[in-house]
Amino acid sequence: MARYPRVDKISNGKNTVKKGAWSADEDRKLVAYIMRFDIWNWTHMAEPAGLARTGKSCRLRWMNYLRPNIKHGNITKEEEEIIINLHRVLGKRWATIASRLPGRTDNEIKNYWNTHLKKRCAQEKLEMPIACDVKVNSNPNDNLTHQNPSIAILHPTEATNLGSPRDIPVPHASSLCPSHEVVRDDKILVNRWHSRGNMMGEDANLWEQLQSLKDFSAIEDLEGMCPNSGSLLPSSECMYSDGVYFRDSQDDFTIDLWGNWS
DNA sequence: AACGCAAACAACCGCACCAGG
DNA sequence: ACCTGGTGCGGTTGTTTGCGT
Repeated sequence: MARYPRVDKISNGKNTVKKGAWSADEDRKLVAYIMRFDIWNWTHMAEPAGLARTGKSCRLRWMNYLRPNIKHGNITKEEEEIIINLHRVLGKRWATIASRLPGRTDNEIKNYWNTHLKKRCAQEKLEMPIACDVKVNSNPNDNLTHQNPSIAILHPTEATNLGSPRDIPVPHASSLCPSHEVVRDDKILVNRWHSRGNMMGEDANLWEQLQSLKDFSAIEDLEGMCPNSGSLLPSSECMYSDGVYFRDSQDDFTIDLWGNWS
């Protein structure tokens, strides 16, 4: 869908900086410059490249549209599933999700999520019970940034609207998105994995998808999500080898893939 | 045919991180 | 330890397109 070539020009004090849609001529100039001189400094490249653009604008255009091997449109069913699965684990870390999908950009995945998947998952989520909560602790004393939240685990018995772990409803596995979602915003919700004994049919499908998450190296990403008081946990303490390991400021918790807490 | 609305998506903006001085 | 510039990321905006009325 072509964007109307709005041509806003603002002055940065010295030069006029163009904003809005990129023309084919500008694209050619940027590509030609990078092919010849490579990317050496986005801020200072624009002018010698003959572009009245900010470095950020040039970078964005290159990263999202001009660099080689970019795929546009036609997100496949497989890619869609990967996006949903990774979003469940990683939240809105679009760049990390994009890194698992060759040829796709963070911007494209973000747009696709917002226009196609968000509503669908929200709808499915409404239909599914949530088993337990895992919160991202925003303790100001932790000196954490939003990218390095500490993780506080609520034991199933403490989770909202829940009784004993035995009372936790086994989520229906027909849709993984709502029933096993991990949302990284202000809080993370992790549903209890199905017990191994129940793993049949759709549950088995769930298990396969969990395995696929492992295949996509969710391990490294989870490591990055599990700092403790500002410092990252050693990788061995935040692995995804046979479960999800978290630590909060008081205690360590493990949720293994069979749903056991320890 | 004209209009209004929602979807789609390219691009901008603000903020955080990081490295170097 | 602090400052500064460059870069990357996620949120948001603005415009076109498509569809229904």
